[in-house]
Amino acid sequence: MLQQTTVGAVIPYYERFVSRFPTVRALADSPLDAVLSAWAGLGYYARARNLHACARAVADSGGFPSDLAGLQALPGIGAYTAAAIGAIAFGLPAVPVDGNVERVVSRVFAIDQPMPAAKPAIRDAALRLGADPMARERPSDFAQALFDLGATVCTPGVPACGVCPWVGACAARALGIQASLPRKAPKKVRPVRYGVHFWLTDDAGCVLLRTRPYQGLLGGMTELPGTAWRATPWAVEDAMADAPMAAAWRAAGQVRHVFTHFELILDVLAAHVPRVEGAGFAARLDALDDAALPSVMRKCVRMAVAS
DNA sequence: AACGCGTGGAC
DNA sequence: TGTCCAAGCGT
Repeated sequence: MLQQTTVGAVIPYYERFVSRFPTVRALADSPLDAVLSAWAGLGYYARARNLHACARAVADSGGFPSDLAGLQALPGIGAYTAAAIGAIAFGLPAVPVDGNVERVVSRVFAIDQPMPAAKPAIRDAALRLGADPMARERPSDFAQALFDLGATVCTPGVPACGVCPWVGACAARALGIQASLPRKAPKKVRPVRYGVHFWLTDDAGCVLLRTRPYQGLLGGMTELPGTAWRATPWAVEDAMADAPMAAAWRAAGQVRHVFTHFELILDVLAAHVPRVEGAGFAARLDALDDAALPSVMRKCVRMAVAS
């Protein structure tokens, strides 16, 4: 859960998740849809799909691998997570290099190549630090100390060098370039895409939903039926070709949502019919809290209900 | 190697 | 409002 996600965002999800799936076996025996429901709102849903596959692999093989290569071969576990598990769970002399560690190490050693080209040099330098006898004796504490140094002292922007225990050893500080490291490539422009989604309710207290393909963006998650997301806005009459039913559609409002690599502007159209029909499935309105609706779709629901 | 992949908080 | 970015991974 912590891959690219803040501790504050993760904690409530973590508590609910381990309560609902208390063991690897429980997670492995649960349907993927239940896992995606528990993950809904946290983002990067491939993590949930990978974690589920990982639990099944671990359960099938009778336990966790006990070495880094075995860990990294599991779905969703890369070099960082394998090292973190190795150091923290198994006490192996591994150095997990996350964004915090990259920042600390690039500064201490004044590695001023731009990211991501600097990654190999940073990793090598981190491994040198990890070769210190004290680090090798306490791999978990060493990893946690690097995380916390990066999170609270050696921060992005202007770091708190005045209270840093490594200020005397920091090459970037000596050069006065600490605030500019690690160097990053310029950002790319974020394109805008447009779509139309349909909120269709009926007399039985249901709404029509559908499941997205299990690969790609929001893979396996639930959504309101809608058009494709494209670079040009939709004329209402064109979007109607994708409406689930002929009905008295009304404009419920507009939703804006920013993804990592594009911005999305959605028009929400709403209608009420005696009984919903169309591709997808009817879900009870009073059960939407438990649905696998990603945040962008919850915004659409909120807009439709409020209109 | 570069890109696709979510979300919400901090500033 | 916009911008940055967080305990990365898979392709």
